[in-house]
This record gives sequence, structure tokens and C-alpha cells, in this order.
Amino acid sequence: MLTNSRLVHQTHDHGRCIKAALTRALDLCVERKARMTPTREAVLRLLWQSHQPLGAYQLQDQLATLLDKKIAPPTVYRAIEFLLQLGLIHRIASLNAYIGCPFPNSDHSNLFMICNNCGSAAEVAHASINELLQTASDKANFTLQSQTLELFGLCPQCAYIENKSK
Amino acid sequence: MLTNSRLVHQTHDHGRCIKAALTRALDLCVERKARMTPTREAVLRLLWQSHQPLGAYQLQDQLATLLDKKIAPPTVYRAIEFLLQLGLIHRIASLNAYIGCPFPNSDHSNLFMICNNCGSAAEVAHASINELLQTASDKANFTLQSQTLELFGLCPQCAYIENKSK
DNA sequence: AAGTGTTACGTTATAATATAACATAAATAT
DNA sequence: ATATTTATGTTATATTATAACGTAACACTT
Ligand SMILES: [Zn+2]
Ligand SMILES: [Zn+2]
Ligand SMILES: [Zn+2]
Ligand SMILES: [Zn+2]
Repeated sequence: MLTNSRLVHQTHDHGRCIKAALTRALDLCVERKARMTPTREAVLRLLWQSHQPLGAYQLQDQLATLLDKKIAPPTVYRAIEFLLQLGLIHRIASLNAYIGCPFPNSDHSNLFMICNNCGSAAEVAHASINELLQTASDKANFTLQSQTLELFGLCPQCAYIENKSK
Repeated sequence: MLTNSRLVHQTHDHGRCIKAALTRALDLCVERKARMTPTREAVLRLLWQSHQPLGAYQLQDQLATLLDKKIAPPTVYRAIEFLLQLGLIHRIASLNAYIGCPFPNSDHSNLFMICNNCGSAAEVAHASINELLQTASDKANFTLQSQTLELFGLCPQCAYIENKSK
């Protein structure tokens, strides 16, 4: 079970998260002969600014500040599309939002644990869940191609606080 | 494993599906002292007209025909909201679309198998998947409250046709 | 039956998310 | 240098969803 769940839900040296993500991204770009442009890098940075998914228009706002110029929606969506293609980020369908992928190299069917209270989202690659989904698909004669798996609830921190206040 | 997958992906007496859904809905309304109005019933009918999820604006179009009058978005969304509350329909987040629930009584965390080719969606309540998701959440100290689980691929029929044509 | 509160619907406007279409600029290849 | 590809700028618009406020229908009390 590959996950960034500990990290996401605890205070940590977050500068490292960002730096590591950028390094991975640059490596992947070299490998795939893709170009990491300023806009694309800025979007990736913003998506790693926190462990909370951001919407396209939140990104747009923050890009204006970061790049010090107005960016129109198509540009934002193009950068998002590019990063999605490379597997550097994911889309959280139930939130219409995007988040950096902590392990873009490993070919994974991912799962997210999203906190209803603080909005943080941890990614989990859980082999046995994926196997079970595959088995269930097989049994139904369904040819599984992709999946959206988003769990909502309370992260450890928020659950702790909630319990305390009772 | 509770599922309507066989039914969804095969030709069947679909009138029965619709009739059964309406009966269940009316029963539930009596039980909950909720009102099944013409608009609400029409939306439910439309969502059972096929086993494919429909978007709110598709519903709007079809409502115009079915009720023989123009219906504005808020009315459509109100009916959707009502049916969602009663658990009579589900929202498919990755499609922004809605579909009738085949077993609204059983308290279930559901899963959908959605065909990328024909758009049909089967619902599956799979206890061991849910248990595993619960276990994974527990391990991560995550308090699971709800889930979105949508599998995309090819339904048996479409997979069969695809194989044949190769 | 009349009055009262509640629930649902009508209507208009608008918010939020996403893409189409076409022009320009920058990078890469020949 | 020129041609080709790739990325971005720009304008307009499509798609999904909700806010706000008024009216009508229903249901309960008296
Ligand atoms: Zn971090
Ligand atoms: Zn939290
Ligand atoms: Zn049917
Ligand atoms: Zn199909």
C-alpha cells in the first residue's frame, strides 16, 4: 500500500514536498521529451502549495499573482491537461478540482481520502483494493479500463479535534 | 454482491424496470411522508427510461416533451435533489449525470460499472469491497463517511462486439 | 369552509466549470 | 534562414448548477 497519507495529515516540511514534486516533474519531462513551461510549472507548484485539491478558477486567481499577469481559462486548462497527461496531477471528479500526484512514476490506480473538514486529500495506491475491483469486474464480465475512487470523511487530525470537543 | 449488472447489460423487459422503480418510489414516499409530484415522477421515469445516466439538461429537454411545457433548470435540480435525498437516484460524479437506483431500500455504499462505449451503468453493492475500503480507512486513521466509486470500461455486450470485430 | 403555515413550483438572473475557434508567438527541426 | 511543430493569447460560448424572490398548491387547524 503506497500512500502519502501520513504526510498529508500531519505538519511536515512541506517545502520538501514541493521540491520533490518539481524534480520528479522535470525528470519526467526529459524522459518524455515534453516541455515544462513557466505556466505549467506554476500550476504544478500551486497544486503542491498544499495538500488540498484546487479548482481551475482558484488556480487562475493564484496564477495571476504568481506570474504577475492575467491568465485566461483556456491557458489554465491547457496546463492542467498537460499535467494530467503526464500523470503529474489528478482530477478529483466529485470536487471538480485538481491535486498533485505524489508518485507519478508508479503505474497506479489511485484512491483518495478526502477530509470533509479541512479539505486535505491523501492518495493511496492499494493493490488489494484494485485486485478486488478487477475481480468484481471480471465476475460481471466487465472490462475494467479506469476508475474513480474517492473516499470522503475526516482526516486523523480533524477526527481527533472533533472527538475532543465532544 | 447485490447488482443489476445482468439486467442492465442485456435486452430485457424494461417496462418492468420502470414500473418497479415507480412502485418502490411511491412506497418510499408514503413511508417518509414525502410527496411524489408530477415533475418528480417524470424525472424518475426519465432516469429509468434507460440504464444510462442522464444529465440535468438532458432531463430538462425530455421533460419539456413529457410534460408538454417548458421547465427551467431550478425545477429540474429540485426534483433531482428530492430524489437524491430519498435515495431513489444517484449522481455519477465523473459524468455530471444521474441514474435511478435499483435497490433504494438497502442501505448501501454503491459502485458503478459504466460502459465507455454505450454509456450503460450498472450498480453494484459489493460488501467485501466496502469492507476493504473501511479497513484501509481504519489503517490510515481516516473516518470514512461516504464514497464515490465509479468503474469505467466495456460492458459485456460492447466487449463482445469489440472482440468479434478484431 | 376559512384561515394559516408549509411545501413545491415559476421565473429571472447569475455563478461556476469547461471548451471551441482562431490568431500569434515561441521553440525545434531541416 | 525557413519550415514545422508546439505553446500561448484572445474572444466567445457551452455546460452545469444555484441564488433570490414571488406565486401557487397542499395540508393542517379551527
Ligand atoms: Zn507536504
Ligand atoms: Zn481534515
Ligand atoms: Zn431495465
Ligand atoms: Zn456498452
